[in-house]
Amino acid sequence: MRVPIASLGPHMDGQRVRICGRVQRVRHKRKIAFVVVRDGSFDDVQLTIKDPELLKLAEKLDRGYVICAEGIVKASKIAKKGYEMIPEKIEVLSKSEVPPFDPFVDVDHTILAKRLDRRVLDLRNPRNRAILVLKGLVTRYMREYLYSQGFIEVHTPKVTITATEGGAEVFPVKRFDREAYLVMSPQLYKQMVMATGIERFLEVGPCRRAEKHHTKKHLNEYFGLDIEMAFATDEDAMKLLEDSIRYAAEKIFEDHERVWRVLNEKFEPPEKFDRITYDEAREILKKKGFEIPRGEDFGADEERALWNEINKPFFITKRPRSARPFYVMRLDEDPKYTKGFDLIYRVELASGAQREHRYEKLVENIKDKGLPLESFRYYLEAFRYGMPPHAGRGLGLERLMMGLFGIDEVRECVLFPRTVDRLTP
RNA sequence: GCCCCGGUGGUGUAGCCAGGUAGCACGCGGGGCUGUCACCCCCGAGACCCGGGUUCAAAUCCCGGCCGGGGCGCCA
Repeated sequence: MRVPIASLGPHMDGQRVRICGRVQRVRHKRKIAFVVVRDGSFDDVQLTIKDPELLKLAEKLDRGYVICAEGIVKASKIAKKGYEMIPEKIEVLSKSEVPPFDPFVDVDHTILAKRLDRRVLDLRNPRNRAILVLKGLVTRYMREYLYSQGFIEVHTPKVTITATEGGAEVFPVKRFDREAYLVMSPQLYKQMVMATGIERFLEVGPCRRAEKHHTKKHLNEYFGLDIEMAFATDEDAMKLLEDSIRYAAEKIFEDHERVWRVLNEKFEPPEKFDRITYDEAREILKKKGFEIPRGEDFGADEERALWNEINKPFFITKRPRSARPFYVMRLDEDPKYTKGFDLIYRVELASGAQREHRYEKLVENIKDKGLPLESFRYYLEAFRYGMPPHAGRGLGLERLMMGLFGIDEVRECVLFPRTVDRLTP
């Protein structure tokens, strides 16, 4: 039976095993050959071949070949890892052409665009694959935490007729004979769910934005981990966000060391998040030479400056009205400010709010923003028959990866990224 | 949407400013090698994005196109 390569070790000296994986490197001499095989367990093993028959076969092996090998594990002082495998049988399951670059050697000095053109090869590099594996694990543990808090999972539609929520542009699509749009976020549907009697739910799904960004932190298609909960405030949403992220980080830290070490040896779960208000953030920035007029949002330089100053994840609360969408609740005592917040963790990776659940105020807000009431008709109707107060947040999974593991390129956090000019692979 | 920068074998680059034989490393093909581990050694093939202009001569200077990279705005 096949065993993971990561399970091998000197302690298995003398045992017979079968491994399957991909040839990472072949080194042969006339009478001895070394074949390094790697599998999905984030480890490799050296097959040492002296048998004349296998030697003949080994000469035909090349990088990329998919093989299985059966043989004896042998503790060895000469082998770098302290053990190696002496195969008795090697089967070739699939051959490989010469790849355009070697994912084990060239990836570090091949520009990202070329790596993304051959993404499957690129992902053979353990570090690059580890990002995706960890992204899956982060998603799993975030869900796990939310489930433990009584959340269920729902799925909102990804095509709609609402051209904008304000903010980003959307992609038009042809829907039979009608014009429709890919949804930029589940926001409107999330709030409508709050009128159904479902009180706490999450959704993991794609968000599409038609913005021609050229930055290290923007995608035209990203995955959002959204939640919405009834009878809750912005404070509740922030606490849940912090608790779920820290839970996921701690689980990964404890249970998946082999994977995170491949990506970032210095990975540590974050300490407790800070909280500052928008106005406090402006004060900090002022001391660092950035004058931000009240009501204006922070730019990239300001965000970086705040991160460098605080140097751990922090919420910015009480965002000004002008920089928030219509569905965010204003403070009754000072309508210039809202119950909206952002989470900064190296980059801005989540934003949320207590929402406006009062029909009249919501209508007023939409008008204030200059948006067409008509295209929100279906949304607004949900607020006319009893809507509990509610709060929620959207979180960019790719950006969470950037924050947690110190990745500075968002495209590395997606299987097949969709950016301005990239529709393939 | 605005602003910068770039395009040399399969990959990464040198050469460009100051025009004159396109160099290097890895990879690839052939050969050698009993302990390698980005193995090593010998031999070989392989490239100036496209079009126009200037010039005795263009990878190099100029113009246009195409393609790519980066920063900002906005956001997650």
